[in-house]
Amino acid sequence: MRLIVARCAAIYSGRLATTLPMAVRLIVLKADGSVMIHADSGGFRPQNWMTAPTTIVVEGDPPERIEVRKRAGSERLEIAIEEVLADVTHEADVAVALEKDGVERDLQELLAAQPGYCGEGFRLVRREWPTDIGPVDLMCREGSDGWVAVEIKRVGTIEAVEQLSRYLERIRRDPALGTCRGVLAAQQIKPQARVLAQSRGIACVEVSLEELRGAREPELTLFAA
Amino acid sequence: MRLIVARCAAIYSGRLATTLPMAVRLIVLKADGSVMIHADSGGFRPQNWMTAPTTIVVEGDPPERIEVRKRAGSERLEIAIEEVLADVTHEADVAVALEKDGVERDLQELLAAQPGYCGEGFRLVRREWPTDIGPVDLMCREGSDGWVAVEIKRVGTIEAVEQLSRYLERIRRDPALGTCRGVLAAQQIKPQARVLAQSRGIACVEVSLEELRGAREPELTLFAA
DNA sequence: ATATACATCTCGAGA
DNA sequence: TCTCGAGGTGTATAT
Repeated sequence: MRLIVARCAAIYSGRLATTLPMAVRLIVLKADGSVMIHADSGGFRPQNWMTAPTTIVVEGDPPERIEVRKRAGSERLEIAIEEVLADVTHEADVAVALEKDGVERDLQELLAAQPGYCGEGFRLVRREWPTDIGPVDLMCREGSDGWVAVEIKRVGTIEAVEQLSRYLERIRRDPALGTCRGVLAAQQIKPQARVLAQSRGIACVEVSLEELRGAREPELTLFAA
Repeated sequence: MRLIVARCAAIYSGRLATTLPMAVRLIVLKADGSVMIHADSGGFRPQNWMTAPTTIVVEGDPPERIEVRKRAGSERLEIAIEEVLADVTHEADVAVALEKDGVERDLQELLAAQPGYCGEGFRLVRREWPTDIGPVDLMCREGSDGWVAVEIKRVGTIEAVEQLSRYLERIRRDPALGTCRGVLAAQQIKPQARVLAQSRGIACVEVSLEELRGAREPELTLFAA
């Protein structure tokens, strides 16, 4: 990992074209070939960057010009350096992975194990039920004959309702599933998503990760009444 | 801008929960309060981060523990440092802005000036035509009476078709616009988007930024025939 | 504060 | 290779 603090300017051309005027910034050259140019603000987003795989040419010592090209494609990032304030290289670890807990996948596993939280009497038929435009998160049955497709999100937005609607359209083309219902299950459901869902006949269920983990039985919530 | 290269571990809790095992990484503390933890690969995206506004507490010298909290909300990032390999602070510029050319906005301006590229005989009525769920990029008329809503994208995806469909649903509620057509104009249109568009009666037009800039008249393309 | 859409979105899984 | 969906998406804009 090479860290260069320098007065620099940059030009990117590829998916679009950008110019970055001369100023003091941090240039990071990572071991895998990725390059970032960071200002002293603006959160985690670099002002310019290129992800691996790249070909990097550094001209001058101290560096005066850095040219970065994408291996495949025609993207190009050219950095002109006027003054180098620091230039250090450190060995850092390449990939000690981040572990995540509470992503959509976790929610899906918990709801697959306890489908009753999606709706009373729901029984899981399968996770990742295939359709010709992609898999529905859960396919359940309710009562004696009813089918229910469940779309699971961390945050339920209007887009989630659109996505489930697309799936339902495909699912219902099968006469056996013609009356399949839809349920959107999420930790949080946006008001407008709720409105759109209602207008499409899609039910909304807010689920709690803590409750799914802590409780075995939805009936526990009865004590809160 | 403070750059710390250190053997560190991190815990994030907020929208979800993550744990980052001990390893050598780059920690960046920006002037605006944003914090990033970068490994030596995986360009662009930090393994952990927090965007401004934050409250940062650095304990120890050399630093042994950094706690970052989001000002509003309950997000928390805790960094435990085992060994500091470097710790430097540099003054860098906060905001010398990046200039972009070729974003959707540019495409919209070019097509507004030359609506004929969206469809033969199109005449612009207005850009950012308002609906109750947001503005349509272009509203045009064709022929003697026809209305056409144009959605512009750099890359036309299935989501763009959904977006235009939502707009059309609202627009057509006005009896005067009941027969309004839809056109998706993009530099590149994905095959699945094309299929969905066709099934919804939405026309697709691929446009070239270079052509829009170079030519004044769509008729120039006739010479290519 | 919420909703809406853009982004060089990035990144990963699956076909 | 392409496509699609998730993301701690972030960011700007309008309501």
